Order: sequence, then structure tokens, then C-alpha cells
Amino acid sequence: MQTRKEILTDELVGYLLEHGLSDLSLRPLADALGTSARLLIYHFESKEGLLTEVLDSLQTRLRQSFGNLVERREGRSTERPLKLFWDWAIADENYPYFKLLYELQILAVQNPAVYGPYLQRNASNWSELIGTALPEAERTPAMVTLLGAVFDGLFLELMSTGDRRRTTQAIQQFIRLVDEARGKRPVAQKKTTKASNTRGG
Amino acid sequence: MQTRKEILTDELVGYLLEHGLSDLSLRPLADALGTSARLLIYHFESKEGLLTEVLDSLQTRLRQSFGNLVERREGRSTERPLKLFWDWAIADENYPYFKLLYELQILAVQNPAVYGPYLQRNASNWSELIGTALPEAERTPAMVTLLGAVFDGLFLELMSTGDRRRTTQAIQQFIRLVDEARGKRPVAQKKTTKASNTRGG
DNA sequence: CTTGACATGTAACGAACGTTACATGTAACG
DNA sequence: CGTTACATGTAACGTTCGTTACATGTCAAG
Repeated sequence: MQTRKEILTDELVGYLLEHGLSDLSLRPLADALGTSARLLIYHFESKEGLLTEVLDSLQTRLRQSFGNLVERREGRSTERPLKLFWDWAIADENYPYFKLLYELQILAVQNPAVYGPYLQRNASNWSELIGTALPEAERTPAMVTLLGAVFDGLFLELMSTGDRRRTTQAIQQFIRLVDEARGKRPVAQKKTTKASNTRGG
Repeated sequence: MQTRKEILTDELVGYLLEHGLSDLSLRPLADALGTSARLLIYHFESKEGLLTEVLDSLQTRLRQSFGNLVERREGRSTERPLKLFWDWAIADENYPYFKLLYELQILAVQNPAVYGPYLQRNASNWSELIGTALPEAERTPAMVTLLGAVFDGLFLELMSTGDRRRTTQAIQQFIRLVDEARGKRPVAQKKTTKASNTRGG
């Protein structure tokens, strides 16, 4: 059975995904959920406690969704991991989560006293995760950093402009660049793509 | 002669660079500058007017610094423009400006009603600017977007970790990638890969 | 010396903030 | 029925917010 608090948390996640963090206020939040600021404090102790729990829940959901991605990936390993990750991140059901995490990231840079603690719990580090997709010989700090930055930068651009098409083409452009550089100075790799239709180039 | 308002603006810029935008409040701001909230409103009409003027001034300074960069660049055009731009952006005297502009960018994404107007005035668009450094044949939307994203993503990473060395190595890694890809398929003409289906949005 | 524009100090306004006090409702259990 | 634990409503607390009212300094021009 779901406790009242869990129900509230679910609704709170939805609200945060829509409204962001920077101007969060208890009373409008409570109004939107049909409850009262009194109740939110009652269940979460404080605004800080509320944010902690909601952001934890949010991260859990994202990890689950990522787990699904990894499962589904089994068997079609020909697809570029970076592109796969990108498609997953910009999917309608995951996009708002990333948007919120990037906001948290930036707020923590300028205001670490307030937002730092939440960020620490969210040591998501997708960069390293994507990095594991690289052949080990190419997994240098510079290359891993670059890979993460391409993702971050393109997601930022997507958030600002909403242009899914252009940002997706840009990430494919990057993949093409890596491939062509590899082609010139090949890296020991066992299984080249055998499919006649190399999707996404 | 500098009017009182201009003197104030200068001091305000310094304060904003240090404290960011998201939790700006008149009274602490006035205290830090040895003046009063009363005076700030007197000179700038409102908090919004203050932000507008200060961000305008901030942008002007950054443009001037960029002008200096372009001047100094004359004669040593062998250096990679992207690397040149990067070194300029992460220099101690420019870094805080970029940090603030990125904060503005993110805040505008989640809260366009409040921060959107300031952003519109700051249509800096360094991406396009860097794009002009590309040979014309490579100046596709995807490549320009990618270039801008690499810069954005690495700067974001620099803001979060403070690791100048690794982020700089990453941007050099990117430049190397482009060079190697060029080496394989010189700038001439290329056959386009099959169009891929991107998510609509 | 008076005037008038600019600048400033003190204090308050109404609103919103996170949080708390206190009373009340609800429902399971003895 | 009475007890008890969870849940909720109403109202207020003290603080901070952006902004304003009102009085007063400063100082060159007439």
C-alpha cells in the first residue's frame, strides 16, 4: 500500500519536472496539488527535506528507466551507444528529468551552499557511464570528458532551442567524426559492423 | 566624468559575477556595496531595471574583451580558432562572465517569464561566431551545432569540476579528431549518408 | 543667500516566505 | 465507547522581499 507521503512524493515529482527548482515555493506548490503548505511540512519536516526526498525519487525513476534501456539494448549492440543514450535521454518520458538535473547542476555551481547537498546525492555521472562504451584503448580522460561534454552541450542546446532534429544531427556528426578518425588510425576492434545498412552513419 | 549610476553599475557587475543571479536580493546586495536598497531603486527604478542595466554592461565588457582577442589574433592565424576561443574564455578575467551567462541561460530555460527578457538582449551566440572559423565546406548546421556544444559542454564541466587541465585536453582531443577526419577525407566533397529518422519534436 | 537638482537616510508598507501552534477530523483497535 | 495514531484546516508567527513616503543632506548656479 502506498502511504500518503509516497502519493504526495509522486505528485511532487511531476510538479518539479514542470516548474523547476529555482523559484520553488511551498504555498503555490501545495495549491497546485490541492493540499496545503501545512501538510507538506507535516510529511517532509521541512522544505529541504521535501526537496531531498523528491530529488531522490526522481533519480530512482531515471535509474530505472536507464535499466530498461540497458536491457533492451541486449542483442542490438551494433547501434552506437552514444546515439542510443541520446535517443533515450531526449525521449518525452526522460527529457524533463534531464532538464531538471541540469538546472540543479547549474544552481549548485553558483549556490553550492543551498543546492550542493542535493547534487552530491545525484552523483549520476553519465559521462563515465557513456565512457564505458568506448574501446578501452580510446578511454582516455580527454576522450571521456569530450564525450560527456558533447552530450551535455547538445542537451543544453536542445533545452534552449527545442530543436531535436538539429541537435540529433550534430551528435551523429560527432559519431561520424570519431569513426573517420578511427578509420585513418584504426583501433584494434574485433567486430566491425556487418550490417549492410549502417544506420545513423 | 562617471555618474554615480555608472560607478554603481561597475560595482554591481563585480557583485553579480561573484554571487550569481538566482538568489539576488537588494538588501544584501546594497550592504555589500556599502549603500542601501533605497539608493539602488532610486538609480535603477526597479530590481528588473537594475538587472537589465548590469547585464547589458556585462555583455559590453565581454564584447570588448572579445574585440581585443580578435585584434591580437591577427598574424598568428595558424592557431586553432576553437582553442584560441577556449583559452580566452577560461582566462581568469573572462571566466566569471561566462559562468554568469550560462547561469542566465539555464534559468531562462526553466523560468522564461523572469529571465527570458535578459537572455534575449544577450543573443551572444558564440556558436555561430566560432562556426565562422570552419572552412565553408564544413560549415553545416550539424557541424556548427556540434562545435558550439563542445564548447558549452566543456565549459559546463569546467564550472562543475574546476579542472582546467582535463577540459583543455578534451578540447584539444576534439580538434585532433576533426583534423584526423579531415586527413582521411580531405575537405573536398563527400557523399551523404542515408538520412536517418530522427524523433519528431 | 536662495534656489533647485541630485543624492541619501530612516522607516515603513503590503506581500510572500518557511514554519509553527492549536484544534479537529478520521478510522482502526482495545 | 474510549483510546490512539495519523491526517488535516485555520490562523498566525517572525522574517525577508521589492518598493515607497518623507525628510534631509550636498553643492553648484542664480
